[in-house]
Amino acid sequence: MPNNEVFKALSDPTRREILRLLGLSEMSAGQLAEKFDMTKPSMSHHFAVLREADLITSRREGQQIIYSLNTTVVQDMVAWMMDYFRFDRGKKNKS
Amino acid sequence: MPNNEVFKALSDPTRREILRLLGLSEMSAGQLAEKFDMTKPSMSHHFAVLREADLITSRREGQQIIYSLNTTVVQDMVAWMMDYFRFDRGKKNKS
DNA sequence: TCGATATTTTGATGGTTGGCTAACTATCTA
DNA sequence: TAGATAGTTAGCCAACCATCAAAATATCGA
Repeated sequence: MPNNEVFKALSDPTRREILRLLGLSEMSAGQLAEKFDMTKPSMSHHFAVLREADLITSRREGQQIIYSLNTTVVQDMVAWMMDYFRFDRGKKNKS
Repeated sequence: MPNNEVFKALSDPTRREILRLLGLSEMSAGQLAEKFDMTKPSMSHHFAVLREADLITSRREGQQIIYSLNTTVVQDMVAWMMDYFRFDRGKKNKS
């Protein structure tokens, strides 16, 4: 079950957009920051929230930090939601 | 596209549990409130947030207010999320 | 109409969040 | 080693959020 931090992380539109962009391709912190009308420290804060929720991963590449979407966690979250709210997408015993 | 209120509504564990319970069966405000260690006014506030996000609907039945899950909205939200985060729905099995 | 029951609204309070600037850390290049 | 570049951390503040108690609203039954 996804922890509360995942939902908290998703509750901000900036962070959802970051995730969407990372779904297209991984990107450096700077490249991401360019796409938003927000200071780099503010963006960095959002990255931290997403990292804390394990929704993204990061690695250093020289001077840059490259962020990637943790597709497994997002996918599990969506799948879990479907169960939680009892969507019979195939039917599958929950009990 | 789900508006921000839907995600905000989902970001609280109490509200997610309310939605889950309403996925099992509709319930009165009082019945729902009994299931949580929280005052009725607090619960009422959560109902309002969920109603505002259109995640639940309500109707009066005598002295009681009956709440129901708006399955369409929740379902749309999950479907939209899968698109947004680029999940290939071709592969259905997660476990 | 009165009193009980069910629920919401109001108003206060303490905690959380999202944004900023300034300062700091890490890496590269010369 | 110094200077430039890429990001993060620290400190602050206004706005928002979850909760409660008290008061208000709505309905029912006598």
